[in-house]
Amino acid sequence: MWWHQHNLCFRRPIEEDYSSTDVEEKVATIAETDESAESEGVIDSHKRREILSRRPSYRKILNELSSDVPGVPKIEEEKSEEEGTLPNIATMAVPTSIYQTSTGQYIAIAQGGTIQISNPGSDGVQGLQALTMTNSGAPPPGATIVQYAAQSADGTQQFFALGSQVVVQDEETELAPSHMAAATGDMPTYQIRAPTAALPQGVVMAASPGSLHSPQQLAEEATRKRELRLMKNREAAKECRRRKKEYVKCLESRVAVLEVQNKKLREELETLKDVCSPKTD
DNA sequence: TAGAGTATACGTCACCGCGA
DNA sequence: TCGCGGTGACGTATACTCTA
Repeated sequence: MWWHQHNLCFRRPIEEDYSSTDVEEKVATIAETDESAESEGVIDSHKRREILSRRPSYRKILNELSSDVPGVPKIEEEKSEEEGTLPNIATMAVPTSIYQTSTGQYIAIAQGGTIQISNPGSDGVQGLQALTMTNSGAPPPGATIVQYAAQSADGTQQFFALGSQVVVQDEETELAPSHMAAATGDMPTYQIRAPTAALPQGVVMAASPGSLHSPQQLAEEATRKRELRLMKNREAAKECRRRKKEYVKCLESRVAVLEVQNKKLREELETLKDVCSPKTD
């Protein structure tokens, strides 16, 4: 209920958005600031945009608040513990390589050997699945995920993805992502192969931008960049919402503190009035 | 109990500010 | 100047509650 009301608030005109959510308005009133002054009069869209752009992040606002008001916690630069435990891609060790299979799946390989696979589509990393590692033999046909063989016959690491594709640790770098080959000299490189084929049929995205030639490769690179941007923005939006909730919670707590202060000051004022005023009989 | 209404969360786009 | 992160706005999905 509460959050929905705020959602609605945020969809009001921008000059209201920034000064007149319930909590913010209350704080502004109690603290007797002039933050709501901008709501008066008609503000054109350009000015609205200017106002919008001037608004600092929740982290900045809250940290400023916390410096003003003891007891208001700061928003940590790092992710909170609960977020840190979430199995999303943002928690992976870096450097991380991301591959896309011919079936559209994304395979992320972290330096520590952590492997995560996400399904294609709008879900993005929501489809991330942890890799189950075993030392058993051949991959089952059409297996969802995945088996991991510590060493295959030729001494390379293999693990098997959807559609019976195989990701193979490779000594050669020609199919490795460019950033991996360039930046991590001692990191293993990988190929995505059909398990029985000699040629790496499954490889659809292993070339560096500099080596792209065909329009198809350029399109694939553009698609990959877009997916990466969307994935990052997805995570950023989650983090932003988390900070927003924290920010609003802190405003609420500040309201409570200021209300108590206000009450005490009023009581003190009444007491002083009683003391100072001459008694009339 | 089906449908409407509500609450909450998410993904995406557009835009802006900031730092390299 | 460019790339990236932060965030408002918007649309959508899902779960829950209420009511006829």
